[in-house]
Amino acid sequence: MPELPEVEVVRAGLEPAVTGAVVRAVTVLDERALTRHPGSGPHFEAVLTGRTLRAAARRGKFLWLPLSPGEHSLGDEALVAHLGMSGQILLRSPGAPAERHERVRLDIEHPDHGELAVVFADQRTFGSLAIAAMVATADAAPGGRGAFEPSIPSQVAHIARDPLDPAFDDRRFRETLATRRSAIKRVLLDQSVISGVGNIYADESLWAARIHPEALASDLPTRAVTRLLNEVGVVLEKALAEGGTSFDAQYVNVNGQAGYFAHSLNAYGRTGQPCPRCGRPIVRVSFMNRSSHYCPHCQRPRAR
DNA sequence: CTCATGACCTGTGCGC
DNA sequence: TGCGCACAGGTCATGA
Repeated sequence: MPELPEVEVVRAGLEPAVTGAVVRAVTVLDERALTRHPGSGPHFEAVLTGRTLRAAARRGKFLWLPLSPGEHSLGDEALVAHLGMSGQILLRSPGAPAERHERVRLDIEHPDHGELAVVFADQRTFGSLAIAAMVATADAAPGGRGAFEPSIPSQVAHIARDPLDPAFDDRRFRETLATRRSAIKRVLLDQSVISGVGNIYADESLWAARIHPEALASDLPTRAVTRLLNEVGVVLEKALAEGGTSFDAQYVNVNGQAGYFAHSLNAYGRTGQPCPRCGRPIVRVSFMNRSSHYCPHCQRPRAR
């Protein structure tokens, strides 16, 4: 479940279940789930076993669980997770049968809730788990939602803060846009500029702000940028409140349940259907090896 | 540095 | 019924 709202649903579901829990056992069923881990499957299992999970944090689409110190760790470390295109993190009963695309399982024990299985399942294997060192944040603010310390996993350090983060720097975002001579949608998808926005919410935010996805970022008037940043926040918050977007059973919370935001989409996936604002058909075009959906009437190339 | 493209995977649905 | 193709929520490496 890939974009910010879906990942936040997972983080929030994980938080009460894993905070304070001890990792009793780790099983790596498919090492492709560890492509970002600097070590083998057995190494991952050995390093993680016995550690206590201290929180559930997120920045953009990256999740991490800060870890208690390990035997050989030099500084703070975290278990980092990215769901890629099709990853899921599920909470199951101990000994629950393997999920169809299960890649890694943690057996944990929580002081209040007892034993639980944390299952990482991922059809397309673009997602991954890893153990990474924590490094200081550049702005000394907490690393992200659910993080209490001003640190971030090294693998996530290059990711910008997301628009739901109180420490998101609006001014810097505006300044960056002004220098980018490339399509605004490409910039919205650049996780080093603004994180958490993927293909669905980029299309939805641009539709709401009435900006053409291929309008040049540097050409956008100040008021268009203001509108866009506001709409990104509104769209992400609304999607989060509705449990995220689920087109199929792939995108679910930690209990396997789907979100409802698919019913609230105005542009994404609505090719040929009437624009909810003007009634003319939404079009789909190929862009960056994926799809853009927009209303050619409401979203003109030269934004106002 | 910025920008654009393709690689990495599995699965589903469509037209022929 | 079967086959090939297009497409799917993301990130990263590698060129120009």
